[in-house]
Amino acid sequence: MILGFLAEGPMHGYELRRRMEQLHGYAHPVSFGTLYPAIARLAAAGFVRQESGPGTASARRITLHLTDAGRAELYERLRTAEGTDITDGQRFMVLLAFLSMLPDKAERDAVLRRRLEFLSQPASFFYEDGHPLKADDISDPYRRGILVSARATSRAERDWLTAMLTAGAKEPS
Amino acid sequence: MILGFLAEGPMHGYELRRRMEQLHGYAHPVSFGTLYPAIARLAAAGFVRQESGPGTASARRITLHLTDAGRAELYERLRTAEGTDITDGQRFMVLLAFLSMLPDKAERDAVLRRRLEFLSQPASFFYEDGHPLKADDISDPYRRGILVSARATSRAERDWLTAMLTAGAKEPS
DNA sequence: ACTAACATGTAATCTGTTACATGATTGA
DNA sequence: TCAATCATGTAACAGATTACATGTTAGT
Repeated sequence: MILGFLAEGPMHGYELRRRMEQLHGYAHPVSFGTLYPAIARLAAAGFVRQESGPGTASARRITLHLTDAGRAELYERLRTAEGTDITDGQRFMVLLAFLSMLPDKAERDAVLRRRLEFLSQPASFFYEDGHPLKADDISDPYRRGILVSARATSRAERDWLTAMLTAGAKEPS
Repeated sequence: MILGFLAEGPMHGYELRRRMEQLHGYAHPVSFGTLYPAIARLAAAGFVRQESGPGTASARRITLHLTDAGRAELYERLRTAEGTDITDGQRFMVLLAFLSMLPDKAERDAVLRRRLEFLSQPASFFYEDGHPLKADDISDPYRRGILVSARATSRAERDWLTAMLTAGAKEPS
């Protein structure tokens, strides 16, 4: 997320944090104790450059810039996304938010296809004797709610993914 | 999740792990390095009792039991759920999976209402100049997809929550 | 004057991830 | 006999959470 937002332009850590929380729908807070060490790690790796603004030692203002290496790293992470980056809805959503930055359409489509493939394999959340329970078999109303919501979610996303993959089939880049 | 599954009956850590991964829809792995320390913490707190099965020192078999204190703790966590437990979809789903165990219907309904309240406040994921962007205003097709999917998800869950809260209005317990 | 928002960090603690390590049981 | 699954853990490292700590700027 840090690399992605900085690819849109330089900004302060404080602004970065606001955007991160917005992208989560304010469902998850981003603390400074998480953010600043993360920025420091990216800076140490050479992906982010920290430019000191008009600041005193006590009240410093630092503008974060994405380096060329940082942009390359962003592309690489988008391209090679796998595992929980594909299967976990939250993580995939973060990926999607920056996927348009990946220049190669074939690579972007490949990411969408991996997600669609995962969503297409029939998944349940509750099992009995090894086989999945249908919504009708579940007596617990709350658990039935989980299945109902998950189905609607999966359906909506699969429809969108399918539309994306077919609609842009003939367009270049 | 550990307290919840053990409330259904005693089981091995290995079996616990399988159910945890199922509940995540296999979207997120649960490693033993996470699981066993977590069990050990719960055991140290007196919420879980570990009963040694027919095991040698090398190949031990341990059955996990929920203690009375553990059950009380489970109820308490369900009852007092707030913050990310309500706002984060993943966490709330885990809560829902065990919510029927909470004896008091009024308390169960209160949890549902907190979720409904969060989902009802208009949320976007992208902002410009401080105000939320509508789906039509977003040119990036991937980000538009995020909004479209999120809307369908929110709609489905809100419908279900509303139905749950009105349907059971007259029934006791 | 005061409050809220802007702005950046550190320290202690807790939790999660990954790799390592061992051994039993069941079915092909 | 060989592989997969069952079964339980530890150690090193990375990352997240919470509380602490400081100071500025803009609006009421």
